[in-house]
Amino acid sequence: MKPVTLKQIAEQLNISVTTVSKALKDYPDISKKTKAMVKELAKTLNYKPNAFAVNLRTKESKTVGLIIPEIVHHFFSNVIKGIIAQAEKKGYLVIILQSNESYELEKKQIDLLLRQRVDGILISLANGSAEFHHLNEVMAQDKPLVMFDKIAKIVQCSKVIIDDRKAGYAATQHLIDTGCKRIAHFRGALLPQNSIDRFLGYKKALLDNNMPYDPSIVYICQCGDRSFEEGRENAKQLLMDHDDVDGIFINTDLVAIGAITEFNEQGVKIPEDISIVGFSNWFMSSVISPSLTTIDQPGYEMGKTAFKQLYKEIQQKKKNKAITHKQIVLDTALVKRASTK
Amino acid sequence: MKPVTLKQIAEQLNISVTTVSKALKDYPDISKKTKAMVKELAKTLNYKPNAFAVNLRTKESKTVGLIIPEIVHHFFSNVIKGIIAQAEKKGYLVIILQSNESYELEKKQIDLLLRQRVDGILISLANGSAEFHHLNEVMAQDKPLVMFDKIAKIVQCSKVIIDDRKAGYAATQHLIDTGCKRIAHFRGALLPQNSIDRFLGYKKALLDNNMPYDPSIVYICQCGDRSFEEGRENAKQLLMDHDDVDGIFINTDLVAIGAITEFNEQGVKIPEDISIVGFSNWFMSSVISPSLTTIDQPGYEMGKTAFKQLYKEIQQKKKNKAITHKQIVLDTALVKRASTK
DNA sequence: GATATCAACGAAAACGTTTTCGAATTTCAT
DNA sequence: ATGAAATTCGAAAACGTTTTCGTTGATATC
Repeated sequence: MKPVTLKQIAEQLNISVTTVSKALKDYPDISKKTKAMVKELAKTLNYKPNAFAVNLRTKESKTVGLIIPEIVHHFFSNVIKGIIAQAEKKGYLVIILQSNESYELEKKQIDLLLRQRVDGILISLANGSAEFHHLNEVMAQDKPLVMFDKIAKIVQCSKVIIDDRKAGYAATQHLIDTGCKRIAHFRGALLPQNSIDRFLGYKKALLDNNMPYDPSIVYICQCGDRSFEEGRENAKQLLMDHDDVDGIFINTDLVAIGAITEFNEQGVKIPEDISIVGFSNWFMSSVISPSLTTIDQPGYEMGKTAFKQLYKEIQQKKKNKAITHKQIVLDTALVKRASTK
Repeated sequence: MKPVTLKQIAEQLNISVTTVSKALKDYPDISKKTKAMVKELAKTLNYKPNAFAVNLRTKESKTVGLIIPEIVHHFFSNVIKGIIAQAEKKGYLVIILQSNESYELEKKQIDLLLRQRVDGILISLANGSAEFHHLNEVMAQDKPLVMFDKIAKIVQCSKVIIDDRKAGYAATQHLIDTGCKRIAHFRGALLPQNSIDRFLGYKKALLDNNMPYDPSIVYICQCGDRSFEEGRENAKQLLMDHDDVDGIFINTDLVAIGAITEFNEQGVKIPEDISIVGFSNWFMSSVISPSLTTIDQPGYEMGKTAFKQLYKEIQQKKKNKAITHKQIVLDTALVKRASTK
């Protein structure tokens, strides 16, 4: 019933706990005979080292924490998948927490993970996070921390991101290239860096093409649970207030799909009357009608890369080397579909 | 730099480690004065109990394991969300592993979790799992185990499921009620209980309505990565082989969406020429054109319930009570949309 | 035959808690 | 003053590993 311990194995074989432990770990100062004996009994008794004791002794748990704003989300679930896959390769387990876009929760969860003494932390910030003391606490305990996607520039740690500004520029430029003359933007919430950068990319593309920037056709979405509804509402509002708009760059696919739904219902033709570019390349975007032109954001890759960097830092720390921070920028790609000409 | 310990607090206050520990946990045999003193210093030193030591001592980690076939999946990610939310309420953390529908991986992961000595395990089986020795090992160590969604009837543990047979019946009956005369079925893989049950529900509905059961219009999908493509391929095949079919009950929404896409492209009118009912109610199904009639499967609820049951069993075990297994069946609902008349 | 080398093993400390049990001190009634 | 009872604290064991540093014989070297 009770899990078998080194002690039990030692007693059965009339040797010491030390020898058993060393034998199982192939220490060179144990004879082949003893090793074979120990390993055989360990197998028949189905011995599994007590992780609690190992953790206490070695001060590491081979476990990392992951905090993410939302799990039911095409992009983030791909990130999770990438992280877990890479972690498994390195023998690490992943504890996942969902911040629900709440700064308060995020703070609590960081504390939880520190108490749990995970070997490192991966985080994509909640939209509401404007203060970063909780993250600095992680750094203060010199526990490796890697931020991805939604980052805070000010925090001194490694980051894995895309070039949102460039991508926003490309999306807008595509609308311009396909003949749009008046381009609106449905941007994300005010705080997160990536929605800021996408907006800046949009603005820059306009200016570079000698098109006026008009803040009255920039709409804000919180991009939380209500993304789809926000898309519909903004589309409706846009039709009422600015029916001369012939193109929209939208901060995220789900909002774009809400907008498309609204336009479809109101008989607004896409892309003839209005062109739309989304962001993220959710699977859904390829099957909706019309299919959505969007920016492909490599979620799986991002997760994989983020864990790799975290792992590297964990190793550095184990060797008492200084941790070197890195900022990694992944490529995005414009995926042209039917919602633009 | 190094995390502060009870010992350090004790030394600073010139009291014993015992007293510090008791003070922090509000033991009745410590004076108010001492408690206040200890708690204050603990706070200023930012003391966090070493989870490794606590785990070793208490033999529990307040952590559970979750094995799931696929993370990038609308239904499963909702389940995960439900589990994590409920776990957090009870102060538990969740380690997530993805089996990738592979029996071999699933086995390894169970072993990993047992080595980690999680307090309990939640699992939805891989399609390939036909043998359950790995699960019985969990039971043998009398570690609480709860299966959900894709279960094995033969394993003696608690289960949280929907009545797939009833739901399959309802889906088929709806097609019949809306005038379909020849109804095909795109079923799931052969092994998992839920695809069997959905198929049996389909069959029973036909028989109850005096309609012939024709195995040649039952197509099989593996429902893995290629679900969407499988839907398209099966739809294409169906058009070639059985153009008299006027309704299909499809094992899962993603396959159904593949089929819809194919029908749309070939100019087959839905629901006029052919009606379609899916399964799961992915968000996508409400925005595709035509929107998909489907069975709503309560993922979040299922996750929540599964964790609740696991938690109950963990408590029972802590009190050395016998663990009582339970089978919980959640309700589904037919969501009528535009893909049926 | 004395010394050095080597192979094989074990004793013991340490990791940081929790909890039992007893000791010391104080309070209170008599 | 005496004893009983309550209050407050601490010593020590335990959880199961890992690892350092010895110790013991055996073998090799001169």
